[in-house]
Amino acid sequence: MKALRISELAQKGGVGVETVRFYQRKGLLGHPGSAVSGTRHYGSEDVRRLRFVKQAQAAGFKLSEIAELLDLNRTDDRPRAREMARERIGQLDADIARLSSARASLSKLAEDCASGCDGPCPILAAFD
Amino acid sequence: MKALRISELAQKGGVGVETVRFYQRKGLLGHPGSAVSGTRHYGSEDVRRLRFVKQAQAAGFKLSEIAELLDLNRTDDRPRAREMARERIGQLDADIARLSSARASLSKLAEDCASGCDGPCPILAAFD
DNA sequence: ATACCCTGCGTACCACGGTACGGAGTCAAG
DNA sequence: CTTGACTCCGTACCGTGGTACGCAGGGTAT
Repeated sequence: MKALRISELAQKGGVGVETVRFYQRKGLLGHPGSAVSGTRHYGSEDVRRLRFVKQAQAAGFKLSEIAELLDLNRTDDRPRAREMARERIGQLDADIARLSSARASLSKLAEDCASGCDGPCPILAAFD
Repeated sequence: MKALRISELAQKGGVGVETVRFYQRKGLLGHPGSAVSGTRHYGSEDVRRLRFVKQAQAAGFKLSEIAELLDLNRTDDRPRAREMARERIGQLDADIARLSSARASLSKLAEDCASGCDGPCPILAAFD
């Protein structure tokens, strides 16, 4: 396990040095035991953890949920993992529905505004 | 134009008193001219403005953008309103695509996890 | 050895949309 | 006249995901 410095770990994870430290503060990455010298070492385990965080983040989990997922990863609690996935999917569906609705109404307003040239602007009138 | 107190205005707009004051600070609602007494009065114009904010917010605009929309409402600048609507639709499309992608991958993982009962949990393994 | 970079650490700050609190003034009812 | 509800105003704080900065020490190249 070759020793990495924080900047190398950050680079391998595609994040900044400050972000690694931020994750450490949030308990997502765990502070490595203090080495005798000021500089601490990170290994492939830390790189895996960091990539796990980025992957889970891409799936829409927030950092506090990712902390729980990391814990499940230790205990291999599949039922809980499925439950969290279901919850997250439900939230994603709700978010998508909300945005789609906003998009549809806004799209219609923009269309009306472009076609009709009389009266007040439909976009502004819709909110008024 | 019957005079309203801040709590009545807030109630008509479906927000809290603190939120009205927050919008005033953000320039979305404009402080009414100081009355002689400490208590200030609000009218139907303020109610319209507050409702405009909530409507525009539902369409996915952020407060800073709504401030601009309110300004367009004064000047009736339709081209700019259409431009903002287009920009907002583009952003909504990007957001919807991102969430849909997250939903699809997570949905597949949950399915795999429910069907296959051997090996490590696919949900957790996907991030690992 | 001296300059320069990187390290850990703590703290403050950013956007975003609010929420909460404390002090002082005002107003109407009892 | 006192009580209680309401108002104004400023300021600080919440969660979310970071970013930035300054300090003191250690590592490395010239």
